[in-house]
Amino acid sequence: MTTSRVFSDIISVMNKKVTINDIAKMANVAKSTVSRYLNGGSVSAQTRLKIERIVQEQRYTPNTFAQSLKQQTNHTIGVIVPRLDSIAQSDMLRGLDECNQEDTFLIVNAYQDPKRELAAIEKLQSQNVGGIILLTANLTDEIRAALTASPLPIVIQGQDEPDFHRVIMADQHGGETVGAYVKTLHPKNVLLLNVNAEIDHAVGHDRFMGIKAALAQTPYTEVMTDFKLDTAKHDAKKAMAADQYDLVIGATDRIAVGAMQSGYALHQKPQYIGFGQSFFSETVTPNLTSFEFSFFEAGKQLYRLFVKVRDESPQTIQRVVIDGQLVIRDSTGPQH
Amino acid sequence: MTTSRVFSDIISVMNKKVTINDIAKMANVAKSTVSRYLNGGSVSAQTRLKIERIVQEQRYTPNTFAQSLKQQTNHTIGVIVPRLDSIAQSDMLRGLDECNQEDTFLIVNAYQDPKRELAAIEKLQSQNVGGIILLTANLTDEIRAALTASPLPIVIQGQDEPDFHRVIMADQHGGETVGAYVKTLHPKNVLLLNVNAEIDHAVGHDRFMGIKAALAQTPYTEVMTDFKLDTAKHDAKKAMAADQYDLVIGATDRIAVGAMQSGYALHQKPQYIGFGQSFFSETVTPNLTSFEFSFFEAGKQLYRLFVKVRDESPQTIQRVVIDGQLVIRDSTGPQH
DNA sequence: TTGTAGGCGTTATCAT
DNA sequence: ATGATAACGCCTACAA
Repeated sequence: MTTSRVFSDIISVMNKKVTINDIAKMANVAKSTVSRYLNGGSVSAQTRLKIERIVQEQRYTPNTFAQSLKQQTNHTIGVIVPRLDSIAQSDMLRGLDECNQEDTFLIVNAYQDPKRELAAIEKLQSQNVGGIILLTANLTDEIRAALTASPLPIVIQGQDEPDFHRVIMADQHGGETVGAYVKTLHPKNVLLLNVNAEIDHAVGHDRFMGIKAALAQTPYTEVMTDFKLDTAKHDAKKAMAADQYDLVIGATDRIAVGAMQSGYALHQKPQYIGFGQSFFSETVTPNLTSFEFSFFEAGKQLYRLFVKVRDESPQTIQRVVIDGQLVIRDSTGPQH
Repeated sequence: MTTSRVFSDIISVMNKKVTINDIAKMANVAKSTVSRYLNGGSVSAQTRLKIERIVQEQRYTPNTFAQSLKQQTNHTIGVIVPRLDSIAQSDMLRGLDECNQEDTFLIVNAYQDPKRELAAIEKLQSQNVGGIILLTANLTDEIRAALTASPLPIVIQGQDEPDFHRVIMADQHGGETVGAYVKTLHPKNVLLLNVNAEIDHAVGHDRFMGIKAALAQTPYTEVMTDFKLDTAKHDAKKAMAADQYDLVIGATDRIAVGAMQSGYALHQKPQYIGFGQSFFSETVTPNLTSFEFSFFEAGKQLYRLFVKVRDESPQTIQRVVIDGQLVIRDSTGPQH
């Protein structure tokens, strides 16, 4: 009777997932012993071997739900990204992956929509993630409040928000570097294609500070556009039709490429400079000069910072800055 | 004593997560009553109101781990993608999102590496996801075996694998359409930049069948390259330096763009055709003629198919084909 | 309609 | 070193 009961248990296991209890029965030990074995507790060499064999045979893996339930925390990190169709973002995710030891990422696309971003934060919390990494171009007050209210470890990227642990790109330094380079080009009339600082302060404001300072002695026009290729193309065309420019600086590579398209259509050949790190720069003709940030590195730092925040709960706000470098290509080359 | 115990419980809750038990105490009912309320069981209007108020006040959300543990299944779907820096993939993910009612996606990047793909499958299983959606360019025998062995609902996309529920793109039809169009261009000498069918059968084989058939009367050269821009550029340059072509067909937009770069460098101006749906086509100059698949639609169908497989366990293998359309742009335009 | 009790798989405490 | 037992939060017979 007892034997057949155990036997049927073992049989019935075949199609379900084998549990710590099954292992215990098969090894004729208590489940707590198995648990200790699994977690590096003290077990005699003899039983260790016995259990080890069975665990391997049965391909046992612990039930993560039970673990999380018990431990009151888990190793799933919610990652909210503003968009997925962007090299910058996917490089950053690759960086997260790269450093990751044991966490799994729950990636949520916010589609550049603050409402969705907020919804994502709430949904992630209701799903009991162990923490949140938020990549963002813009923090609304609602989102700030939600982040502040959350008991979870949270790290953000993209904006230099003083209240949150964060990793940011050296936008200001990038602008200064580009500014210095621009001076060596001696442009006569410059078109700046920027985005509103309300939408993305790091880009719209920080990135352009140094550029504008460098253009103190040079005539320039600033036109506000947005991150979309079509919009940039349209806005650039309007501006370039109205006046003649010999240098166009886009807030992002994408915007610069939009301008290139317009320049091509208008048979104009100004020089172009972009920002970011995309294959854009090398797929367009001429290849685009660009200030490139290492988003991959940013991702790595982001993960490290998150782990630090989660495991050490630092009392002071952490801030990590990722630098970049100017890569000069044909679009500011001699033939222009 | 009892009062203060309850009181301290309520206080202590402030920083933790409120549970069904807390709600029950506050409402002076049993936790099973609260559970019934939450799951639409029978509760008197009176207690329903009482509980409702408290649940809302406390912003109670159930602990998903406890739920999953109890229910032995959960609403997390593992999605394995070959890469993230691709419009095709992110459009597909957007399609998944679009249809999604209540599932959450655990997105795993396999970085186009079969080993990682296999590892991802195993890891997802050990994390007890409720199913797997596999976007893939290539199924190894090991992966086939892992999929077959899995008890989970699984749907794949990308390859026309007869043993698995799948959503595929109409690569063959796309090739035929392009073939028919190519005939109208009356090219003298065509360069086909393809990828090895071993790496991606749907692309390397299916996609080019129709094209080659259409070129029966036309001289053409087939060069094998890979999906990377740099490789394509390199291989195209070699081929285009060795012979003169008036039409170049790339297995993907990216490959076609690589060829464009080489053509530009060599001062050649053939016509170009690509495959896929990317902003490539509209960022390069000239804009690229391309056979475009709706990956967004594919994502939607993929989710629907998955849900069907999960909820209805169909006995016959399901197969969904997503069509595309030829979009003619400047790269095959009159000025060439 | 409501409450009691048991169990999902795991870990931790406490005896033995 | 080992095993019995309770607990994590939830759901669900079953009883009242």
